[in-house]
Amino acid sequence: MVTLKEIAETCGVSATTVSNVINGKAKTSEETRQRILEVIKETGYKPNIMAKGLRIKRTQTIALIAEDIAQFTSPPIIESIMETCEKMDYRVVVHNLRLYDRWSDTWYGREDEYHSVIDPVIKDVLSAQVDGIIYVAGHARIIKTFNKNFDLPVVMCYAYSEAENIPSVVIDDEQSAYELVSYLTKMGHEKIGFVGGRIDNIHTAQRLMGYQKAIFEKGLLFDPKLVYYGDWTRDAGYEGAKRLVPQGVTALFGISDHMTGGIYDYLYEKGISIGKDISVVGFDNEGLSAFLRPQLTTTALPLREIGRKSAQLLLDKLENANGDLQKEPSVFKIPCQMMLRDSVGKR
Amino acid sequence: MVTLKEIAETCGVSATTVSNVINGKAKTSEETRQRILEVIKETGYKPNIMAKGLRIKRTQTIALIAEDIAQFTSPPIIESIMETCEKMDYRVVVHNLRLYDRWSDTWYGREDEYHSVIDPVIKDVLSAQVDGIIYVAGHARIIKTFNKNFDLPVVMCYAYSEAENIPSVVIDDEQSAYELVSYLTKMGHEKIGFVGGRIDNIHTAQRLMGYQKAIFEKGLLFDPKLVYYGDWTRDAGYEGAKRLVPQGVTALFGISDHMTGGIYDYLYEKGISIGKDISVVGFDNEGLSAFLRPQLTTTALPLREIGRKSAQLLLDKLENANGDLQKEPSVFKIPCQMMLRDSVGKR
DNA sequence: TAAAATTAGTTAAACGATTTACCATTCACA
DNA sequence: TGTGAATGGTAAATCGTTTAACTAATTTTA
Repeated sequence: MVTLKEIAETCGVSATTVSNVINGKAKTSEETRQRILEVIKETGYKPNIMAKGLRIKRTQTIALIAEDIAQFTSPPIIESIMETCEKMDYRVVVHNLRLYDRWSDTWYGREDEYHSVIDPVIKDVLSAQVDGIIYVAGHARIIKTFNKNFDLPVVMCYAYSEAENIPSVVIDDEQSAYELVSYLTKMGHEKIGFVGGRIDNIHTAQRLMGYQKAIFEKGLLFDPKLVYYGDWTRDAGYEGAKRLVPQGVTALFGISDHMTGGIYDYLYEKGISIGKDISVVGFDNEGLSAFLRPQLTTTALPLREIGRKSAQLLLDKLENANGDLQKEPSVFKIPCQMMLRDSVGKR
Repeated sequence: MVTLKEIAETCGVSATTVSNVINGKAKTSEETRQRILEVIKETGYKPNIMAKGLRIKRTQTIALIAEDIAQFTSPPIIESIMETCEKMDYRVVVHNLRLYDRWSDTWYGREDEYHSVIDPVIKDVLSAQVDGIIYVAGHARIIKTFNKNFDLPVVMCYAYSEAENIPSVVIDDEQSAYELVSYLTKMGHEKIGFVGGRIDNIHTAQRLMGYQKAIFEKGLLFDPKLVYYGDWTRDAGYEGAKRLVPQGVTALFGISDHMTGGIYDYLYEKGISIGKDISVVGFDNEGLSAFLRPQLTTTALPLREIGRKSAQLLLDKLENANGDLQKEPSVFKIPCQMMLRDSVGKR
């Protein structure tokens, strides 16, 4: 491994000058600058991150704490965070909480037990000497843990933070649901069922807001009887369809593709033609939803964008430690992308 | 952050002594040892990994290169690797290749393009100054990339290596298939269909060996017509059942739960009772297979064990650099765990 | 009892970067 | 022509550990 000193020697300059060229700190004549740059390229020199870290008291490492890396939302988020960080020469160490069971939408343990899981992890992360933390949640909700007394920069990804100094990056649930339901009303649907998650779930609440906004905008009345609250499972989707279809809806909005699979199950069972007799839209554009026939009109979660934005926020904070970033909004809502396919027909 | 020097000062000894106590290098009187240990505990002192790394020329970091972290096999493997490494105070940086599409069992690009993806990643990994590499494949097969000219310790996880100096940790396909099929023959089945992946796939080949071994051991004849080669998809499972069931098999061995889902689809369609008319076994114990009814008898991939073993091999190599580990076998086969459920009946 | 060996430490030099303080030149301007 | 500023550098200290080389005191051995 070639060192800074060696670069300096072959260039006939001091180590300081080489360091200055690399970091653009002080003025250097263009001639020596080019010479040094060339030798660096030739030798493939990379600064020793340990030496650099020791001196500047930063590790160039960020911790990524994920509630469950196995969840379908996590890999794209994690990937894009890693890509963004690597581009800026930061490394990412991942910690997996394994807190969440995606098959049943349940948390291992209660809220107080949640802290007994996460606190040691945070202690570990801190003692591991990282420059910042990105917390990747399994679902949007409010996370309270990080307003404790420590001063590392934190970014919440796919979740809201209670603390004002912690920015969060989330999807724009309301706007996305609004677009989806507006599309249905534009296609002539006036009685649209809403198959949601639990009533206290933030996604459910915000998507319902978007649903209502689209309904009102069309001059229709909001009928609470057309809203079903389930638990994100496929069975709940089935149950939702079973409740709402007999009420004469002409379209159903399943707020996750997974639940919408259950809606499909019910409609198949009853011999109701999807996209013809009843229109269906989903949410997530989950990989599995590719298996549904007719192909599901849904909206794609901007997972990679969420990851990238989160990483950028954190890196910005770390690089320019100047305080004028405080004025930025602390919640960033990233829009989803509607995917028009075959499950919606004209009324 | 408290430093070693400060610990030394409050204990009235030199920094060397404290360092020796921490690393157990030289003899220290029990009295001072205890005093130092106590102060360390009180202050919550942790060595600065940058300073340590700079001095001992190791980063206490290993790189984990995964072909696809979104694949169902990856998260448990990655988790257990991280847990094992963190216990030994190593950090793990993950690199995702996104090379493999799990829905279609296809690789992005051809073999030569594979190298164009992985070579820059390896260059990156190396320049990032890690102590070792664990390569986590998406499927067992022979990986040729790592016998190039670099001297970092490497462990292959869930894949075989061509190079002798690179140990690999894989599942024991043959033994596991043997156990599964032996169970079927013990239940009285004599005409057992084999629904496999592609003929050149290592998993398929080895599981077929286990199948044959169980058949021979029972004194039965191996009938090549009872073997179907597909491509790991659910559709291929369906197709396999469609081909083999008319030949009068009384049991089917689907070599992945995903494919076995297709077998279920066919049997449902034909009104054949699973576990009564025809017995079925799968392979993987994939999460999704929990949805199958009747519940599928299958064998669980020892993913966490694979991960742990891989990490341990690498850490052993890093910690005791003495050469007598060379004599160990270079391929470690981890047994699977059979899960007896309801899809197999007596003949 | 003198020499050798053991015990329990110490001092100072690394490791490879960054940064502070300093030093020649050269240039501009009055 | 002398002064001040700008230009293009350098030397040495520093970050927090580990480690090689050394030492003083005590114990063992012949």
